[in-house]
Amino acid sequence: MKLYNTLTRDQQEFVPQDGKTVRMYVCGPTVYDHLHIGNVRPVIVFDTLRKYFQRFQGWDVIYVQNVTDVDDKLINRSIETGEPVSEIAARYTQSYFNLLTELGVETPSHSPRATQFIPGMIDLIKGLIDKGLAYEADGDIYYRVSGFSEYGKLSGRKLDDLRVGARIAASEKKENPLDFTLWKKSKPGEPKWDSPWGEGRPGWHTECVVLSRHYLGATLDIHAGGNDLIFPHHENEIAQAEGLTGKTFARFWLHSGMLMFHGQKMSKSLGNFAYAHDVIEEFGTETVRYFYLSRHYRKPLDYSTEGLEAARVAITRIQTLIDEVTSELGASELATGTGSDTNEQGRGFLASLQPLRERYMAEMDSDMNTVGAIAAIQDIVSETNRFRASATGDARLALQGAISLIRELGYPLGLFQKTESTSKGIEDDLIRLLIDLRNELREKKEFALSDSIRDRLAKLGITLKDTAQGTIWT
RNA sequence: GGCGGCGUAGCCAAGUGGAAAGGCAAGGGACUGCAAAUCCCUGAUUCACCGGUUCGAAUCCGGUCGCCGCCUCCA
Repeated sequence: MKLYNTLTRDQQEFVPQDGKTVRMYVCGPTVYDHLHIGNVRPVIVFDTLRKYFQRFQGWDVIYVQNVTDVDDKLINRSIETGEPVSEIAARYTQSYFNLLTELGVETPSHSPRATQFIPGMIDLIKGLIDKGLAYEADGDIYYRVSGFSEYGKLSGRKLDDLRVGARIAASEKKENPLDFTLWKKSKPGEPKWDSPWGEGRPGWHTECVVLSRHYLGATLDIHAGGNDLIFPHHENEIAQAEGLTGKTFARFWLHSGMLMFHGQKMSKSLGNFAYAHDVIEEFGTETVRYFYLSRHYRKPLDYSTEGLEAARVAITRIQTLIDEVTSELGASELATGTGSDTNEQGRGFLASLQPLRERYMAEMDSDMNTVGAIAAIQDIVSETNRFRASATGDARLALQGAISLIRELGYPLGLFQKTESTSKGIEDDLIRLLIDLRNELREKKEFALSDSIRDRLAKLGITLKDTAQGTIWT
């Protein structure tokens, strides 16, 4: 499949370096607060990519996502509230894991905390000093940008340009204003660790280099995150990792676009944000995922409740098909059914869906075009509804196969995976009983009473629909 | 100032050299006791604007306008 690589600024054929296991690192959150809904975009987008790799490409994936539990934001919050950094971090780390579950995200293979890898970071810094790529100044350690000739290759920047437009506060300790902090001398009361340079804490994302190398080796297949991390964050990671090892740090750099709010990037500092858990509570996981995946992952996406409502409506059409077929054919068969018991007409219908499955894959293979992939699913839904409107007898068993296909294609997207039936044993039987009674009344044209049954069931959340195949309920 | 991106029907949104996907909304029709669901039909001579290249451009090149991101923590 092809993926757009920020490093080369074009789409390239992607295959894992060993041909079967994708080594993938996605930048995780700093746990000083709950995630806002914009933070969630890369989480969903790259979870989808991972699942597509696993389910449709046949590759294993080692998926690593860090948790940054020591940095300025945490320390500032600690100073504001008086609560220890470790307690704040623990609370929001839990919040983050809860969010992953709510979003239907597959658990990362590893979720290392930065503070678990301080010795490794110290080793990294030592190595950089030995290579002449870092220097000490009054207890701080800085990376010497001028020592890495390829600095700027990811973000397309040149050192000279950066120098001219630099808004970076000049520090008298730095040789060059662009040099960035690898190790920071701790002030009283701040979290600190012993090091050869005195007590301090890690600086500019030495953690990502150390953590990724620990779990994935020197060369990652994919390093991913939001596109606001391209510079300086990811540029600085390359400088550290490649400066030290001389090996390619990541073969593919993938970046998701920003979530916008009324034309501006959603961010905590602007205050134009909504907490992810609140949005999920209001709209549900599938709607949120559909909302994101109905726009190409690299483009900016406007957040709006109207957009989320539209996503909800779009999903409803597909979910209605699934629910109605489930009700007609029975939930138990549907969970595992492939429609193999159908007749020739039904088999012909299922065969006619295969080109759409191929189209779905072609779209996903093209830089994960989930928008086109969803269009393919919508076409399957249309075809299935058309078939459903005319087919009779055993041909209808093929509907099971169509639903299975929709579920299969929905898997990477995190859509249509609910398997639990709306029915529950005796409850199902009682509803069937009411339906039978109501249909007897309808035959006698006692519509006032039959409509009353339908209305009263509706108030209980049970919808009755009279079809050519009989009454179904959802 | 440097680097990068966006502008496609009423709305959302794919497509990036060879007949403008998909969804929503709107109108008409079918089915139905009613309802719900579904099906059929109706949409851009046109892709911000102006030039150019080409047999052919929404797609390539040049320019203009508007909007946004990064260059400071940031998904």
